[in-house]
Amino acid sequence: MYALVDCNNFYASCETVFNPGLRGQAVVVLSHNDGCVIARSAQAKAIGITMGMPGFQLSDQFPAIKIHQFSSNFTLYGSMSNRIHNILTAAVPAVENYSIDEAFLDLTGMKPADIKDRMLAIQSQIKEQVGIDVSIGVAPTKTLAKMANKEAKVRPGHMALVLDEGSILDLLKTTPITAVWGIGEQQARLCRAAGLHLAFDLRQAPTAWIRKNLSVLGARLQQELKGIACLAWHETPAPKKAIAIGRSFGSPQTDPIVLAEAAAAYADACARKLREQSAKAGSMQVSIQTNVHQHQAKQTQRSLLLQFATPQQDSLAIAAAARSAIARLYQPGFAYKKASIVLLDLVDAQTTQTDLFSPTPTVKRDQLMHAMDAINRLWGRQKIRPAAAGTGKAWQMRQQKMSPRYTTRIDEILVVNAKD
DNA sequence: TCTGGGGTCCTAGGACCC
DNA sequence: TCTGGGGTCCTAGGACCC
Repeated sequence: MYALVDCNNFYASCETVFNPGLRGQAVVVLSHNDGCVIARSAQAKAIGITMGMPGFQLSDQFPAIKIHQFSSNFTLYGSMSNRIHNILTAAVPAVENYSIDEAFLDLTGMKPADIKDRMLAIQSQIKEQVGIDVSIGVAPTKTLAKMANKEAKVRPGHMALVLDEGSILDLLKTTPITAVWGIGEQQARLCRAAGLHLAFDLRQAPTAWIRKNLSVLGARLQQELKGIACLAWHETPAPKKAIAIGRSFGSPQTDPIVLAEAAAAYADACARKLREQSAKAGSMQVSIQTNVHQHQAKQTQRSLLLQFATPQQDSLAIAAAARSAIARLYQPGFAYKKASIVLLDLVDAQTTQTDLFSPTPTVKRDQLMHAMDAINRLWGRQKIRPAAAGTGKAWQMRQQKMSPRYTTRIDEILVVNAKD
């Protein structure tokens, strides 16, 4: 059996933990740049705020209701996620962190009769020690556990156990095809056109049809719905195959120097992530684009793929390459809204080949990066960074509603005033 | 005025090899 | 009428997930 543990309204709940006055209120968390809604409290959902709704529309659409808005505070959410993960790893033998707010538990060896109590214990321990409500779905495969979890969210105790064939069929017959994990909008449309409307229909569909129309992924999914586990267990996360940073600017930019600085800053941040997982990148893709929502304005989207002579992890070299790419991509006459950097062809830093013809010894550079990372770890990100990233703020994100990093910065810790 | 970001996997088609 | 078989690697594009 597998359990899927999922935090309810995770980002909104994290904000509420440190601000109990928000309980029962409409709370939303906005995307980077305070753009659109990416998390909602139960009350926010109830009044009709949808995922992806632009933040600036909230006050127009709900004039009568106080909506508490927060910029996304990933430092806080990541730290809360770690706390929950620690509780889970202590509670069961095997945990797979699926996302920041979800984890699979492998319940192999646990007696079916014990499952309910063990899951209840996990729920209450997380509530007590971290302050977050979680929903738990248990079933014989990951896909079914995921669907059971969805069911759990709408039940009073936030728990759904789907342990035998009868309850599997009940679940499948009440789950619409769109709610099946792995079936997105496109494939749901295909399925409906073929007369498949429920998860149950997908389970019963001819395998040849599935294989032809939904590829091997669909075939695997069908097995999972039959209770035959075929998804791999990923206890330790696989090393990343790509590292990307793409951000919208706080305001549109026309100056190539500003674009180059943004690209250099993103490149530096990507390189930092690269060194964290001790990898090097063989190539880099740089792209810039205008605002896709401005239909009247002139649009452009261009990108460039650069191959490094040898795999790189050096912030300065990668930032310099990003700048040169911008110089080639930039066209005057456009208002640019976004730049992205993607590092590709990642290899392990220990085993990379050095370039026989490269005149530059890299040892000093490695030491420099090491020192830079150490200083930034101690004194906060961005304390030392490539000058190529500039000092201007023109392109930086709007994040005007950020809560404190309560759990990771001692100077931002929650202050409680007690009266007797 | 203001509309997110970061990933993975699969397929089809072309080029190439023996 | 008939025109081999088996494979790898790369790229672009699509679909999906959170």
